[in-house]
Amino acid sequence: MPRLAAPNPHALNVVIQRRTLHDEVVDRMRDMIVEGQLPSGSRINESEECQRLGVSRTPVREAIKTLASEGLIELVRNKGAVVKSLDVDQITEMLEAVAVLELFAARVGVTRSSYEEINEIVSMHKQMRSCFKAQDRLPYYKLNQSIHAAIVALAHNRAISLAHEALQMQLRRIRYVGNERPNSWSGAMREHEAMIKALKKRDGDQLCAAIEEHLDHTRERVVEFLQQSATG
Amino acid sequence: MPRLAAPNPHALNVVIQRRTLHDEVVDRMRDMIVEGQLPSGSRINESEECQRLGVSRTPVREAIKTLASEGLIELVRNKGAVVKSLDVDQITEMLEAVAVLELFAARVGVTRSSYEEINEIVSMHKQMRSCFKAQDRLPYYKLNQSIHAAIVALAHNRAISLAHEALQMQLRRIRYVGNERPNSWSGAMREHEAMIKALKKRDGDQLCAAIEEHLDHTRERVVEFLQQSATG
DNA sequence: ACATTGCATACTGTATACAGTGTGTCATGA
DNA sequence: TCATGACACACTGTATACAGTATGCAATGT
Repeated sequence: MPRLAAPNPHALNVVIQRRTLHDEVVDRMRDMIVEGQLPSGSRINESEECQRLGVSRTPVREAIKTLASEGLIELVRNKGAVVKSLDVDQITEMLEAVAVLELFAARVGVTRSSYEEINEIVSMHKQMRSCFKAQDRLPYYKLNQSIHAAIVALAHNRAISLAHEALQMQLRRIRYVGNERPNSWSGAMREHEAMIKALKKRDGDQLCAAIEEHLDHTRERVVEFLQQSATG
Repeated sequence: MPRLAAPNPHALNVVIQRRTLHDEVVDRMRDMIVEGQLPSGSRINESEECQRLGVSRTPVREAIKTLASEGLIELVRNKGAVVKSLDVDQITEMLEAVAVLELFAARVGVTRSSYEEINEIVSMHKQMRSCFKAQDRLPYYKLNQSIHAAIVALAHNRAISLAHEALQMQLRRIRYVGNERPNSWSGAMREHEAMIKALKKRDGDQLCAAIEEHLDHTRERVVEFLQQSATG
């Protein structure tokens, strides 16, 4: 969440941050998978990870179990963990699931949410627009994710937010690399403008239409990118 | 899945079943949580579980990490694992999420599914009806779960099925104990009849209406049960 | 009597040791 | 040439040992 201040290690009267190695390793390995440093289909060698992270096998193994439960890796008996690879069908299905959740959240969110919540989204949108103008991919991408999460959060339903988050986590792997060419990027930006316009008005129908259009186009962009990288 | 034959240990030409202790322990502990043997809010003592299951701490700890990722337990640093407790709000939210998924699946499922798939559901329904007549709670309950899962499966979307399954897993804890009194039970049975009738006709509108009514009533029954057990 | 400190204890967090399994390689024989 | 079997190696699966932390209780001082 962008509004959270970065933790200042020198701040006074702040409890000392202590995390378990397990949490640390989970985060690090998740990032490595999402960023493609551990590519799809590759086997994870436990001792190698131990060396890389400078810890023993125990926290690494526990982290592997967590990531398996999150659906990022697969466990094969006596062979270890393999980074799960996603085919176009699975990704299409995930995007459909994301759409189901976002559309429902948008539908009920316009009546359940406060002015402040919507305002927060509008503000993120403005930031994102600046990033687009500056062609600043990474912060644009992160704001984009936050906006979608925030729209889902309007429904005030943690179960739905959680499911949405889990799906986005998986999809991040696909979308992380700059997979949007300039013209499709500006298309996405325009679609977001329409969403925000409807959101400000709390117009559920219009918002759903805008989101549906945006997610349809997103799917097309992603599938096109995948087929392109598969053939080329 | 009821249609899967029970594994016959003496069957020929069947691969020898071998599971890791991890998987075994996950299943056992999950069952213990679902069945209330490990009640909400209780702390899990690792060595105790080791003794109970006759294994070392390693597989138990790894299982705990998995169950935490599934949302059944919470991890507290240097204190261990606590069985997560669910309040009425959270349960209501989960039921809403279940409804979102089932309704979408029903809507698209009537056009995406084969005759065999629907027939399979009808057959499960008939079995369930017999269980109802015999007042056989446990098999009724299991068939009920399978039917809802099968309806979701009609959408041919694994991401949606997975999310639905995760939610049902959590909710099983609440519904496991016989929380339905006779009159509400027969109500649920009637609602199922309406669902099946619409499903046979592949009538999406009617199916959604029937599911919505059923889930609304389910929510009422569950909430009523929870408040009753909280006050009494 | 009450607060504070030190200590014992029980449990979790982490590392390491040991056992079991899969896999590739090389030799042997048909 | 190819199939088969023995063996070594690497890696996972499991157990156990060690370190660190929280917590309750008793001793001490005011």
